[in-house]
Amino acid sequence: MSRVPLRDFSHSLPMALLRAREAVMSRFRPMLRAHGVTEQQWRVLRALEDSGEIEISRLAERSFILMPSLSRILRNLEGRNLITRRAAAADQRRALVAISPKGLELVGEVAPHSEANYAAIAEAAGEDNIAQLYGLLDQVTESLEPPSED
Amino acid sequence: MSRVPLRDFSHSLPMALLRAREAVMSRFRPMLRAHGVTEQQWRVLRALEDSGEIEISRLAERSFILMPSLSRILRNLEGRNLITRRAAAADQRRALVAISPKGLELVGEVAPHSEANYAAIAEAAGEDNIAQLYGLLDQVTESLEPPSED
DNA sequence: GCCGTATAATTAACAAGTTAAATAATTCAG
DNA sequence: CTGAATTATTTAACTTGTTAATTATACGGC
Repeated sequence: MSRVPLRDFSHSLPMALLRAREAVMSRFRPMLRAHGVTEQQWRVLRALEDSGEIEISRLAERSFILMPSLSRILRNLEGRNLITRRAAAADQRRALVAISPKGLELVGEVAPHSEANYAAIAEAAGEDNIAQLYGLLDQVTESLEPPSED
Repeated sequence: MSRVPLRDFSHSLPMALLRAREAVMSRFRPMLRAHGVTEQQWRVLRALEDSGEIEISRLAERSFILMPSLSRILRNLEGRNLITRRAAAADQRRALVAISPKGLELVGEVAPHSEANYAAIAEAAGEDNIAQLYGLLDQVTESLEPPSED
């Protein structure tokens, strides 16, 4: 009588999300790799281009990368002169990072390919399916996130 | 003239999928951790319970873990006697793994918590939203996966 | 000004993701 | 039957994810 020992393995939500993400990212990674950046490094550069100079903590929120990972990524990007960093004048604990001219150049090279990929994905999956998926993802994500403190 | 330099950073599909997955998994990880298994180790044990003795390659497909990662995970699980492994009689290259009694015991302990979490998630997000999300994810994933060879 | 506490960022330690290379067993052409 | 090509798995090397601990600076009360 309605045993359901464990949710059928192939139908767990985390797995479905993982598979979908992988289906999308597998179309991006080779291209990013060809330009010498990882998925996460690309996320950071894009976020920096978007935000301008920004505190590392805020960058972590925006790029959805945890601080320890971000710390390593920034070390790497700084070493390649793709970003710059300085301490905030008012508070020496805070670090401000920004994308460098060289970083902007890289983004400029990669962006067209990225856009082309997005377009191909949108066509393959259907614009409205994608739009609907965004909406549903946002809704579910929001309903699961702990009630924000403020 | 319709600049659209790059898709608004906060609205990329990979990010939305990542955020949603994180929203779900953050409700599981502490519980799994308390029982001494990682998310991926749990996936493997669940898959093994589901499949019975199985070839490693097939397990990789089912659990959606790449072979190099799976190789390490199985070494760990075997070291803890949560699984058993043997070479296939017909083909010595192939390895067969199965969940052990101790592994089954662990699954038995964790499963109720896992189910409770799923129930809580389904309630928080809405059963039909979840169902709709599944459908959409499957659809989009399928449409993006490279046309299967056969 | 000094001390305890809070905050920003990094480091540490281990597990896993990703790509390429290496190992080992099997298959198949000749 | 032998050796080249194939297949299954592991190892290597590097990057990132995850949790906890550490470092360095700032703040608040006294």
